[in-house]
Amino acid sequence: MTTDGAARRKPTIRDVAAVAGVSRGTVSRVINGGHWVSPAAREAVERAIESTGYYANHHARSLATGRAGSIAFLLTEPTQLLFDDPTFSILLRGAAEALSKRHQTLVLLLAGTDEERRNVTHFVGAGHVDGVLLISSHERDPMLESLLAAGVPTVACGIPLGHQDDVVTVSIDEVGSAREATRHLLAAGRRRVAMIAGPPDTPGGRYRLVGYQEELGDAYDPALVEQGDYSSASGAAAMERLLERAPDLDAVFAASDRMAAGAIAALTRAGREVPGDVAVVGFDDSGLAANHQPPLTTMHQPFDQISEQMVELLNRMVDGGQAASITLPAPLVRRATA
Amino acid sequence: MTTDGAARRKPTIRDVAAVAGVSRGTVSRVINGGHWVSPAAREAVERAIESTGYYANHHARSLATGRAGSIAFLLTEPTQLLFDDPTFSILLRGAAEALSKRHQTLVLLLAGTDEERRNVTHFVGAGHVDGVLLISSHERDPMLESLLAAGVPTVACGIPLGHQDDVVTVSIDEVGSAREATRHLLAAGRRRVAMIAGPPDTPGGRYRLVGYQEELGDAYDPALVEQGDYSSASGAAAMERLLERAPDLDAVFAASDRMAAGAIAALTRAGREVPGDVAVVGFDDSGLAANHQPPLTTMHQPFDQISEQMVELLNRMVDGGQAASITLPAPLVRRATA
DNA sequence: ACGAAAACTGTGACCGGTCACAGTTCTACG
DNA sequence: CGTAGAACTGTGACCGGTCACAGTTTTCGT
Repeated sequence: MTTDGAARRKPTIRDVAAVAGVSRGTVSRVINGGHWVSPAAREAVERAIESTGYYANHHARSLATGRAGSIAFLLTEPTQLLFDDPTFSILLRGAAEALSKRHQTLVLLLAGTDEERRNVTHFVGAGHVDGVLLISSHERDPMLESLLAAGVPTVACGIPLGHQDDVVTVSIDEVGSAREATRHLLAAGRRRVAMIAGPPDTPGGRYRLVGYQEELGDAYDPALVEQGDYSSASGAAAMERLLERAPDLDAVFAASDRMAAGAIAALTRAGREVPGDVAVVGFDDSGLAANHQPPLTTMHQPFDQISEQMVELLNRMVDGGQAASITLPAPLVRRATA
Repeated sequence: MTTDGAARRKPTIRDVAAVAGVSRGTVSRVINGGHWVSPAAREAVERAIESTGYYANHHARSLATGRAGSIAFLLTEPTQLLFDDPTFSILLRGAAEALSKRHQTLVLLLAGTDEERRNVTHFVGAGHVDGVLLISSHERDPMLESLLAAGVPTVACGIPLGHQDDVVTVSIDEVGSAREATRHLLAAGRRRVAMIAGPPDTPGGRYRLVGYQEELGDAYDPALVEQGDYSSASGAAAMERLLERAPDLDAVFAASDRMAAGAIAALTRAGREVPGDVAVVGFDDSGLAANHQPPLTTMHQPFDQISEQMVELLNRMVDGGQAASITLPAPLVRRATA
């Protein structure tokens, strides 16, 4: 298409201007929305862009505008988690798609080690990205603090404990959905509803437990609560402890699908039928739930919406607008286990 | 640290030069390796960088050098796969870490839809990244063809069928490791070794089957081969067909861990013990295998090495050097299923 | 002691855009 | 019909680096 012998360098805005017979200013205007350009000029420029195969140089543009045109997807957990938990991949994919629609690019940043954290701080602080989508869950994340200090537009996913009011967040209604899960089990006639909670230094670990307690009210029994770390193995272990302590339980609400899967395995091993003897509700609905045998009843995290909203909010902040945190509902998905 | 009242703009190389009492040329030299700079000047510059909090502007540098300093991680599969298959996440993480060590950034590009493919072609063709790590598996990938046509340095993961000789590749020894898996089963005394192969338009689907056949030699029996799409469900379905057709089988080699897991579920349902009645060997060792109940015997793909080598090769190509494809061994990992 | 090469340093042009501003043409109204 | 203002266009400066080159100093062999 552009090979007529010599190894030609890429066409610049000057080349386009020359071909179109206008000035580079006019070409620039056409590229950027085309306001205050005569129809004739616009058309000439568009044809010239087509014929030269012109494509604007990001770097030059960024240098002139001070805008990077890219967004960082920043993972502050030990990177192990990126693949242990499908949640991250889903979020990543959603963010990449949302950004792609806006013709922005997604830069993946890992901040698992101290060394990486330093690099990231530098990189982001130097303005190489316009903003940060922060995927972090643990309390008082040092990365978040330095981002905040540097004044980089940041949107977090899930309420970062210890920074509830400092940072714009897209999260689900943790308490509400935990109440709904619990309510569902009670409504189905279950009387001894146990919970396998997540780590208390994560929002899901804390607030899902709160919702569970709130919904149970006077019926709340601390003996029916165990804690895991979201992993399948920890769910199985928690379930075993629960069975030992409260063999009369007839339902379990787990703060993650993986823990729910582990719990079901433990229940099966203990000879309990699911959902006949014990009903199980998980949390996340991250692919695992639907494919599980039996299919897991769970609370659906609307990951597509979450990533879409994060990108939307972040862009608003980058453009200098105000943005308020968003809370999304996580509806119950009834499948086979409750 | 840099707040003494006014909202100061970021320090530039000129500021550093002024503080250090040298010219910007000297500062530039110090930043880029520091050759031909007097010790005194170097030290002054380093102190000035420290005191001003200077950090080079990527965009300006890229504009001047024509180098982007970033690499694309390009996924040409329907993005569904990104999270269905942990393989991708592992590769992604490895690549991000390897690049981070070299102070390069990883841009995630998705090319699942035609629209996205167009964007990506433009983006990459415009030189916004120095090279591409291509994660693709299906035959005659259109994305690969356009990358090749555009002359963008590209390293593929796994031999792209139809382009064996056109593109630099980092892959495992598919045939060799499939032979090893088969040999292991035979050595354990199994006589009727079945295979659940992958899609024939993927390298893993084709060559692992070849290795299996080669190792069996005259004992090869087409009735013992079924095909899946790497997913757990397809593995289970394939296993059921195999059991129906060849109830005397005593071992299965699956071309992915997920298919192996599905196969084990099907075997268990059919009342066969694993590995007592039927031994199972998977492929990938992508986290799932070790955590599976029972732990899966499988062929270990050295993902860390793969991503590291891909980055290494790509950098060599970007620097104008020659690079040859690399084949890595995938050793057997003995666990509980064979 | 002298000249040439080596080591170091500074300068201006350039990468490819954007933007403010000044200049030009066109419209419309008194 | 003159002119204010809107619509459009071109120009030069600038973003923050790098690089080639010219200029200066130092080193060193003879």
